Amino acid sequence: MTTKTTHHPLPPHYDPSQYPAFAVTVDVVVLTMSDSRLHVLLVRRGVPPFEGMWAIPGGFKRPTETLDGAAKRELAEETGVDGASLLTQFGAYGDPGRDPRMNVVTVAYLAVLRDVRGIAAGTDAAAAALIPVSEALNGKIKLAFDHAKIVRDAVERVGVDLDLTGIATAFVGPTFTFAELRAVYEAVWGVQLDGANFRRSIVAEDGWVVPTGRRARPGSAGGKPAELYRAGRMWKHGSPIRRSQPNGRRKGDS
Amino acid sequence: MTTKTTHHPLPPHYDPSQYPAFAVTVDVVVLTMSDSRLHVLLVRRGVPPFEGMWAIPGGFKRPTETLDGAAKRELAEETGVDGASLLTQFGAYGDPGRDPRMNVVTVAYLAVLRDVRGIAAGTDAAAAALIPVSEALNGKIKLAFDHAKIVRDAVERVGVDLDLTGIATAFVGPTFTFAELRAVYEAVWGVQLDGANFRRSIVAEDGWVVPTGRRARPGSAGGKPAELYRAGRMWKHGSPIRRSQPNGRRKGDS
DNA sequence: CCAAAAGTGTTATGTCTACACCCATGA
DNA sequence: TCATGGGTGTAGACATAACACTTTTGG
Repeated sequence: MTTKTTHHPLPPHYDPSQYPAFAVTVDVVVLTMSDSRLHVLLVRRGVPPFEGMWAIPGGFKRPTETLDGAAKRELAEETGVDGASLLTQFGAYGDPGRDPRMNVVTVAYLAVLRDVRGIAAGTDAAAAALIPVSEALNGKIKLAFDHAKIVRDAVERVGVDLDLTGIATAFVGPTFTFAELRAVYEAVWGVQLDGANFRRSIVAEDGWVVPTGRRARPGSAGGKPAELYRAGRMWKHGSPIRRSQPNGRRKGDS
Repeated sequence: MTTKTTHHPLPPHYDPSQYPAFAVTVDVVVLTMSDSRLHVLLVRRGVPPFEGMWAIPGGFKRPTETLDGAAKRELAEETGVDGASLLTQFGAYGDPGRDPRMNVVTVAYLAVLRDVRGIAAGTDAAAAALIPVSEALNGKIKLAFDHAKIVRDAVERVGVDLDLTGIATAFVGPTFTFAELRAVYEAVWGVQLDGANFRRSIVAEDGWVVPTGRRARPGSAGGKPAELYRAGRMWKHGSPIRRSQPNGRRKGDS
């Protein structure tokens, strides 16, 4: 290192124009459950660079708004959903060359929605689609910029938050069965969970889910109708669910 | 919402200059244990705005470097320490007006070092100091910009990471006693931990600490000499320490 | 010898896992 | 009535919290 740093306390004769200018964007990874699989909302690019490839929705931060505000605005504009309470900032990305045209630093947000099919179609049907996360991450569907990494990080974050926060209920709509809730954990963690123990671990979390008294209609295959619950007050940090999985067994193992 | 969003796929006739320009900085919250208390490295500002107030070290990101690289460079320049593996990005801050002079978005990093007194003095003795985190957060020492919030978020993040990662060993130097390690948890979490149970919970984490065979010299008050350990391979996600605290008792309670 | 700090043993209590078994439904 | 999924019971394995007790030092 040769140059002495300029501390944040800036030098007296400061001129903004002599410091490097960046564009700042917010990108929102919208995750949802569809068909018992985790999906991400993507838009198809119509212009270079990365023309024809899929990308996560996002846009420029305005100087007059906060980062959270920009993410909330973008989410509302893209999906019509006011999901402010579900927006979580999880990373910033600024590698040189990540946008070939200019210096862009993007701040990435995670939004969890319950099945969003209709909403996505509403904005720009041809350009927006729900893609299974597995296809976006295994390279089957190529993402523009560094968006594959951003999606990967978002999914990892959800996995942690399932354990630490009440984010799971954001996937499942106003009322839900334990089977639906369990499907979220199983899809994100890639494990099978024992239904009996899962139920108990959730019920034990005081005030997290509240029984409605109603029951869901069984599927065409029959079965006992499941009790319907709604989300209680979400917990904050410090009251984690304890994960309960059969010993190291993963979904798909024999 | 009236304006239709500009998707990240930019419009065809794109001109960078028509999008808002920001300065991008990285700020590094350097935490360390000193005198059994958690301390943060701060620098005193010599120029307006916030002249005379304390701030966390940081500087401008260069267009040719990554965010992680910028943080690593700043840390090296400020403290002389190459602590790349200990740098964790934990948040981005971009509220309008957070810097009164211009639009600045900062990406905040956490660095954990073992006692850094000499190092901090080495760079710019008069301007750098280790301040107890409690004083920086209770308003006794006022921080410039939104740095109080940034420090608060950093400390919260450390608390989570203590549980989830091997970050604790970063506080304590190449060899350490269980008492030293326990002091880290107690300081960050603000609790008292039972020494016997703490020892067992750490030893149970396979391969985390490795006995050196040597023993530390007792303090002037005597006592059995403590065994010295060194850090094993740090664990990754998924092998958390279970917290072990006496029932809800907090440090300072009678 | 006494106080202090480290480290080990022990026990009651709590939690987790696996799985048996009962319940309510569609076909 | 059978197959299917929902929900409860329970026993053994395991983890945790509290604290008594032993070890090894300084003074």
